[in-house]
Amino acid sequence: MDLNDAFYFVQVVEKGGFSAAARSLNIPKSRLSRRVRQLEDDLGVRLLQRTSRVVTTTEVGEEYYRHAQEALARFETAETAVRRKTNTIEGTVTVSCSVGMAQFGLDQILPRFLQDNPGVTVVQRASNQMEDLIKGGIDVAIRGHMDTLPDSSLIQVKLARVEWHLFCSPEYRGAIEQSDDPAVLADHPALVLGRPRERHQWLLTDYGGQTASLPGRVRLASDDMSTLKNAAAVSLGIAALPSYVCRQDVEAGSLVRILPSWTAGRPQISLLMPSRRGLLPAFEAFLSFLKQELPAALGCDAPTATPRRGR
Amino acid sequence: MDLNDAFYFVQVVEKGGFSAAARSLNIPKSRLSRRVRQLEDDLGVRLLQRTSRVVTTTEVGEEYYRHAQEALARFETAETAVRRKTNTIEGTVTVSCSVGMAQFGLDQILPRFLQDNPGVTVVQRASNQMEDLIKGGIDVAIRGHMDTLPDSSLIQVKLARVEWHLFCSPEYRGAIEQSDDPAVLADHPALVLGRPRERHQWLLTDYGGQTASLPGRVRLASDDMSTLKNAAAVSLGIAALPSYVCRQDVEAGSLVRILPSWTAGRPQISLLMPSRRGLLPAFEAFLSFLKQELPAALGCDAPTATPRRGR
DNA sequence: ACATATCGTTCTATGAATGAAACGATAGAA
DNA sequence: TTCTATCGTTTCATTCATAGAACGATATGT
Repeated sequence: MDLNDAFYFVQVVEKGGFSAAARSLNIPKSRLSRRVRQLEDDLGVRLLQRTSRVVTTTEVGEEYYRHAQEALARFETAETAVRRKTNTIEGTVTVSCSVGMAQFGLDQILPRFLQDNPGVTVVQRASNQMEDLIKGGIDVAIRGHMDTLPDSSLIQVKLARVEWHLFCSPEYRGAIEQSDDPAVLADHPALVLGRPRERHQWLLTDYGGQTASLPGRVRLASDDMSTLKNAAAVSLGIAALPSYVCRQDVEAGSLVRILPSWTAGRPQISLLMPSRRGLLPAFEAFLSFLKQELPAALGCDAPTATPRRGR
Repeated sequence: MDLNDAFYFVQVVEKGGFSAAARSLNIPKSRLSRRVRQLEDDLGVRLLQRTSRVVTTTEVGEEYYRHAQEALARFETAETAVRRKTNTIEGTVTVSCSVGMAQFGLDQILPRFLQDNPGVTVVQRASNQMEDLIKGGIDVAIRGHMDTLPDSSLIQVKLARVEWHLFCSPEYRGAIEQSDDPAVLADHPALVLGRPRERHQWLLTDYGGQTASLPGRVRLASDDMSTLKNAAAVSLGIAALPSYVCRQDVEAGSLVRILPSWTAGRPQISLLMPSRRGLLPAFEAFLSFLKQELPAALGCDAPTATPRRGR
């Protein structure tokens, strides 16, 4: 059963003949003749009676026409629905990111995107675990990573490099020796992201490229950056966190950066998405919005690299 | 836009993957892969997100699926409707015949057919003019003809040969000379079927094969056999009519046959139909019923010839 | 009557869709 | 880890549907 044959049949009926239908569809009438005959053979019944001048539907043909016509109208609807979504900026975009990115990165820019694109719904899935994009129906993930990501089948787009710094409360800093030498801060109480290892230590780099390691006593380990930040603000110890997470607290004076010539890492922020083909305008709008706005929101004014094709 | 691609897509969605759908449809999965991709290209949007393990629908894919699924259900309905009609004896059969055939031939057998086939509706179009079968949506015409029919594109099936005889009322016969010689009846009042010519004459044949012509004065010309028969019964003159038209009147004694060794023609009764391919069971039932019953109803117990293909 | 236009069907070289196998990727088992 | 099964995609020789012209059959115009 070839569904296209039904379409051809309906066209012949509606245009009142093979030649008329062929002209209207811009296809040779030999095709119509063959396909309609094929349909009749498949159904085992004659749908049209023809002379060289007149074509009329048989009783069964009439009935088949009615149903097939409705079916085709449905397909029309299906296609129109898709075309509308592909021509207007509307639909749902699902974005996955870490809780920290949600709270201190997207938080600042998402409202603007939603105001600019009233037809778009954004579903944010904030999680500190990396999810399977395809299983989870996620359109794009925003992820930070130190070294190059494993070469999965996902598309990767580099957005920005952010810096991690060491932070503590002004009071805490007042109680310790002022120095730019990491060694003097060894074995201070550490507020650590993620699960801690036996011997915790931060790996530091200075702007000349020199590296140093700073061991600490883990007092609090959490997946949540906000929790660590607050712990540091109440002088529980030292935390290494992305600069954008602590910016407001630094400006407000509740946190201070220590060892300011050292960074605790410069992870790459990248977008991950399943495919680049056949994207909705809504999604493309979201993508270009992220590329343009997120680096600034994270405090790095320019993307550091050009997109790269994965796979 | 290939409608089959939509079908393949729906199958992949419903079976939850390309391989599963391929197995269920008994087609290679390469086809599914290519056709679904083609559909996506046609629509300009991605409908499925795939890894090598999982397939999920995108937001647009989901919407397209819903509509397409309904459309396909409609096609299902269309096909089922046809299959039902082609598997059960039901539907409408439109038959064209002369008024005489309707009144004195079909009249006797049609009720039995309708009783035997409760699902069938018969539409009778009794007319003394030959209609265009295809324009008129007529399934089969019953026609009498003297010589071979013009070789149209219609199928012709010979049913029976009937005889035309000369009839008049008993009173009329009582008033004329008893003889088996046509010449003695020359120029009697004639009751003639159809439009009369200037000089009317009947062409007679006896059973030995001899021919004779019998001129008459036209008193009444009509398309309607019944009218002529009644005119003869009230002694208005002589009518040449098919024997089956007058049989009941002869048995009742209101008409008598004259020149009983001569016939006024032995026309062939044939069925004409547009096509022999893809016939409904209802129609085939009607056809075989006619072939079996009509000759007897017309007073000729056996069909005189085998079917012949037209065109 | 004849020429002309148009109808639906048929014929045949050609080009696109097809299926089987190979392929790379991924997930669970050993 | 390595092995194996299965996923969806790709490749390439083969088959099959297609386009365009020719055809027979009607109508219509002159």
